[in-house]
Amino acid sequence: MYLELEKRLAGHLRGVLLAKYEILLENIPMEIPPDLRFGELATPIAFELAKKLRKAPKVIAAEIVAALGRLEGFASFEPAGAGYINARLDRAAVVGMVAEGTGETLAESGVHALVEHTSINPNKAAHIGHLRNAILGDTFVRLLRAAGQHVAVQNYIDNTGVQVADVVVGFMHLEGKSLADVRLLLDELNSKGERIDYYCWDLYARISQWYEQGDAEENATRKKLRYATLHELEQGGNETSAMAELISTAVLRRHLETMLRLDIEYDFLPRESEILHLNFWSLAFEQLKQTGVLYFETDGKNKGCWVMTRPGADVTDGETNEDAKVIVRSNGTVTYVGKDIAYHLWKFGLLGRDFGYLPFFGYEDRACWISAEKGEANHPHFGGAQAIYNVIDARQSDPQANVIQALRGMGHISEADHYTHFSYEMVALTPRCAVELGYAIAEEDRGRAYIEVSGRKGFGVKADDLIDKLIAATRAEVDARQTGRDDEERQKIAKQIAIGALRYFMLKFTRNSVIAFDFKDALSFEGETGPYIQYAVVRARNIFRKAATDAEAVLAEFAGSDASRYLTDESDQDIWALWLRAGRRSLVLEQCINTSEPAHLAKHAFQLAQEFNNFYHKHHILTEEDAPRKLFLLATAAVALRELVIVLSWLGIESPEAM
RNA sequence: GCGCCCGUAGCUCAGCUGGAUAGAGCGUUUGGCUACGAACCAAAAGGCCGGGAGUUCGAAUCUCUCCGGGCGCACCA
Repeated sequence: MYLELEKRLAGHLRGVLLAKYEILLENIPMEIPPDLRFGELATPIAFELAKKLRKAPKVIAAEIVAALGRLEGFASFEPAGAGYINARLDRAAVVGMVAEGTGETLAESGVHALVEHTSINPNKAAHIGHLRNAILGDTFVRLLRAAGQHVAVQNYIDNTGVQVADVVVGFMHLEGKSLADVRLLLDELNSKGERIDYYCWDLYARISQWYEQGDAEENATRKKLRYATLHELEQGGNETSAMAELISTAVLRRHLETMLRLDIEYDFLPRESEILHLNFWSLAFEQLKQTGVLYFETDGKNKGCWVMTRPGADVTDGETNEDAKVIVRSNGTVTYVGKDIAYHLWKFGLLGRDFGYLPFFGYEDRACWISAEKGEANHPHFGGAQAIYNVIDARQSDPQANVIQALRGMGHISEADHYTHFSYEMVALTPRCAVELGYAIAEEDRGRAYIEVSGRKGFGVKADDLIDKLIAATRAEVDARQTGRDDEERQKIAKQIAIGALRYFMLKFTRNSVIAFDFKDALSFEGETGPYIQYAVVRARNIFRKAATDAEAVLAEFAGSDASRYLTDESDQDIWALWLRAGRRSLVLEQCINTSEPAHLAKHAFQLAQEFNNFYHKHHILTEEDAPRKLFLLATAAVALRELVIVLSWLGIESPEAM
């Protein structure tokens, strides 16, 4: 409703301004006033015009108001304050629009977007930082789809990196295991219901320490071993790479299982091993050379390398650019950014080569595919996106900027413009939380607001541990309340609430605020939390259950009735506010997409729930004796319920039947 | 040294393209379960929006500067 009326008023204003002042404005600023006393929609446009027209904003506002006439959906316009133009909406019309959901469904946009998120190195268990990444990414996918875009979801797997080599070194040299031994270990863990990613978490921490434990000579040997292993791994076709493949695939499966607990699914898992073995780089290298983005350095510290100019760098002609980014080392090998450029050319369909594809992981109604050197003949199509979103933490903004710079330099301007580094800040632990987990923390860290997690040190909160803990906590609550339900039902409810709490927790912070993680906050189910919103849904559902009807039936019966008489009293303004809030869904969605910020939607859901709870408390529906008013109150609950359920689903949060 | 991010109530955070009296949650104090479920609602206290300057009719928001905190700036991956 809001989005629709906002556009309608902006269009109308544009016409009026053109006719009256011969001014054509592309953008008419619109805002929702801070208080209903100022109406429901306002524009400060007169302030902007004041200079141009050399008149007081107040005068302009009055003139515009006089020229506005009547507009469908609006009751009146008035100049206010120092020059605002306030609009009062036609309450009956608004109620009708919100009840029907007019203007809330966005049309198919035809845009093919690609969102990449999660991308956990397959050498250890997922931790809370990865949860933030995946939840942000998955929620954004839901938002893009709600906005009518076609979205493919990718989870990039760096299976040939040094992190994987490290656990391989751990298995081979710390534990003396062969490929067959590792296979046995996997079976054994599997039969005991234990997690390989947890096993690797510890092993990775041990091996990282091991590299630094010995004397200088020993450590040098160990580092050599590390890079020899990495080299074998990149080469492929040997026992080392087979072990890496075995481990990384097993850990990857665990990550997919962990994310599935949060309702997060992927379409395609491109792996670094295929980018390597299918020689994506050689094609990219040719293009980079041809377009002059890369040049061969003949002097200075980067002598013998192929380098590119960094974004924003100030290059003086003829001088050696010491600050250039090395893409191909003097020994001929390509850096990470180089491979990433090749990969991103593929994402936009500009590389001229494709992955092979194999089905890898089964979801309820479809499969998740993985890259392969030789894939199946029949496979879905990936890559070739018009817009891409890379959900990667803020620490990686430099390399991301390099890739964008390369695309731009190659002349792929539109692609560079539609490349979004969906950046977010890390999840760190509060010192108190670290102590609670039994970690010894350094004296200097004690006074800090937060301490960064580190996989290398094995320092952090594992995703599955947190989820388990949340479910245990919600289960205890459900057990206390739902005595009439059986075990299976209770567990289902407990899970829904736990996941709701977790997803909301990760989404309520805006992207560039560091989350200082604390169990006390994360395990809270009161106040601004997922369960608070879910509880509002349950309350609304109970009304319809008790009334032996449902929201759709109520809205069908309500359709066409004039509700404006229930919205005029001072005491009914909170109901009016609730209807208005219920009509903001698409407006908030648009805002979230424009700013790549799902937190706005989380806030919207909470405010809606808050206003509903207030309404619920103040107006007792089922005992209402005036039948038309009762129907109106039921319709109010119905739109609130409908909106809450939809918005929660966009946040990836289920709406329980009871809790 | 260069770049990016952050600094708003005791704590954790919102505050959309600059707009009307700066808002939530938690915590504290107080009141409300014989009415649709109290994982709830209501009320109170709590703020020089880090400091300063500037732009503007108007600044928490934009610019500059200083202070405090974080993260990046490899031929590592």
